[in-house]
Amino acid sequence: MAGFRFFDLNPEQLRAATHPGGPMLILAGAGTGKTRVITARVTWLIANGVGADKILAVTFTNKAARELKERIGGMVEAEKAKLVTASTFHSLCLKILRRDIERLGYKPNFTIYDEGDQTGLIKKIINRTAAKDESLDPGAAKAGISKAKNMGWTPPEDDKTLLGAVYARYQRELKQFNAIDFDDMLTLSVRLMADFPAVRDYWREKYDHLLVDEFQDTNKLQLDLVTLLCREKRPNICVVGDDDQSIYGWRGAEISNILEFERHFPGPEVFKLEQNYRSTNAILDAANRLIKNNARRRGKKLWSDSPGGANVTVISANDDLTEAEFVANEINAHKHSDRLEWEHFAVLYRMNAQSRLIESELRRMKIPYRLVGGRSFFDRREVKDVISYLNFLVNPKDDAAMLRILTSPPRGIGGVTIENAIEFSAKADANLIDAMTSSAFSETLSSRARNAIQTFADEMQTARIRLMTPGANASELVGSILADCGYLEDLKRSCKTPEEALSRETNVRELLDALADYQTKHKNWQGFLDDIQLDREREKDKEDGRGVTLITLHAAKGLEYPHVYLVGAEDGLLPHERSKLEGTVDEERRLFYVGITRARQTLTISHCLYRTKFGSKTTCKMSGFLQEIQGDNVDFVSHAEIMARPVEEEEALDLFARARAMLNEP
DNA sequence: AGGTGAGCATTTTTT
DNA sequence: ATGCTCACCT
Repeated sequence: MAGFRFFDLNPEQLRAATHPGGPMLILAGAGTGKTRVITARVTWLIANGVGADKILAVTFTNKAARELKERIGGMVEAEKAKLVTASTFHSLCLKILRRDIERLGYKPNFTIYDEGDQTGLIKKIINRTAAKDESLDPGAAKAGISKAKNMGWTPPEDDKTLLGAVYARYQRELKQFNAIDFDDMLTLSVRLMADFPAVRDYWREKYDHLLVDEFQDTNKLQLDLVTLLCREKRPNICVVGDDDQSIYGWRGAEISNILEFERHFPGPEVFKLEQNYRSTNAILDAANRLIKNNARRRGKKLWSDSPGGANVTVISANDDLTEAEFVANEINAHKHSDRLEWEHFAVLYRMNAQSRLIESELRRMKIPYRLVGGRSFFDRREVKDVISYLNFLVNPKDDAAMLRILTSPPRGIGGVTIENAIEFSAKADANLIDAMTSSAFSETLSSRARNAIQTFADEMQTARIRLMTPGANASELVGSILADCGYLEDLKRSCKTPEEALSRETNVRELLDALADYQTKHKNWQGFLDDIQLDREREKDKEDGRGVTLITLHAAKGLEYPHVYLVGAEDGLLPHERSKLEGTVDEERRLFYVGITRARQTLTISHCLYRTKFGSKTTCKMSGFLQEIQGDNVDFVSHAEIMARPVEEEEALDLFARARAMLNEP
């Protein structure tokens, strides 16, 4: 047990970390040292003779997987630590699929459709499938299909409903394009393991101990997958999670997976981590009072050794602008009076739209901030274009990618031609590129269109051959392809300002650099596309950027900040109007709970009397949740009262800072 | 083939 | 308010 200090753990943590095996459930409240226990458990297992390569830890995010690996690396010898598998559900599935997907009739060079590709495909299918008097919202269809997949429903044979018909056709076309969507990663992995004992046994025998993090967020398929990975009657499965932090029900997460864990894995040992190492008791009290209003929960009460700390403050501001001003002022004053760093502050909100006003106030006061969750880079048109070029070159069946690049740059192939080609390909049951270049289709075209198509097809085929040559420098090659086909020129031309052109060019450059980087590290480049779809590449540059954090409540889960401002605690926003309609107010309460428990030292919650929604001013009621957190260590004050507070020493500094900030204004 | 303007909807988003 | 889609125009 060299190098492992058990005295870091409290008794319950220690009990969990050193439990010999069998099913176990670790209920880990917010800030109770969950990762530490997982790390300790892995270390303990290895110290007690379990092969490091026999341990599989599954997480939801790449960040969590990376952190886990790092922390295990800090506890175990390097060679052993490397052998532990810590991976996300989706990257595990990708490994399963890349190995055996041919058994399901896909080729192993399949591409992964992102949300945009999915919506695009669904839209086209609806257009082609719906009768004149029918209509279906593509977003709703996508959600419906996703739900169906996650419930384990296969497309219906008889196309009774439009949605059913669209689902069936969507799935058929995906396969034809040799593409899978995010849900397929799970459905297909589960199907592979369920239908092919050889595949199942391969993965079963690979691991002796399974750890699943954030178990409250698993959906049906993820539970199925985990179950399939278990071989014994009393499997060594250790799940960690917190039912009170289940906030992804709308995405298919089944809170029952954790609430009814005993049903899925009988006779587990249950551990409850309730000692919190993060927040003051004032904050924990508020959180406990709130969450006990939820009926369906396993029941937990967070407590802390540390002193009570400052009271939680609830502010009522007149309107959303005042609220933003208040938060910016308060952060500024607090930072200067207590000599804090901007990084110590975070502003949490329900909807991304709420960040706007806060941002502009922070900008006005010259306070640096970082906005979390903006998926800007990979959503840029030019970045998607280049990725589509890569995807199409790797997988010529990828119709979505082809459609994207077919018109950028313009190649003299018009909308009518493309529509006809799509129709033709559907009838001929062939891929778009094959359909378009087939002689049967060519005959219907003008010679100009025919030549344009042929040129495109030849160009791409040449590029493909060059790219697939072993040892090819992918980044350089793609760069020259983009230049040769006129893409770069067209990109520049389509920009309104020189700055825009420069920024788009830089983005392309950055992507190509990332590709080159990947190739040097991995000696191949095909995996680059997987990484991009799995977000791994995206996250790399997320860490940088200093300043006050602006983040949604959802995205804030798992993070912590010394000083938290939770804005917009109003009825209709938190709980969100839609959740009241859908009867998921409990989940909103958990969301609020997650927000509260992010704070280490101070928590300030605000709500407005008026808020501008969709362009017009509306009256706002305070969130019902605010009544629930009431107690001696929660102060309710109006914004006006704060402004009229007697000037004490601390406040004097506040005023000074405020005055200085005002002088800084332009 | 691409640009423009009216009309429309508007949560959260680990992969 | 704002961004996005679709239809219509040049």
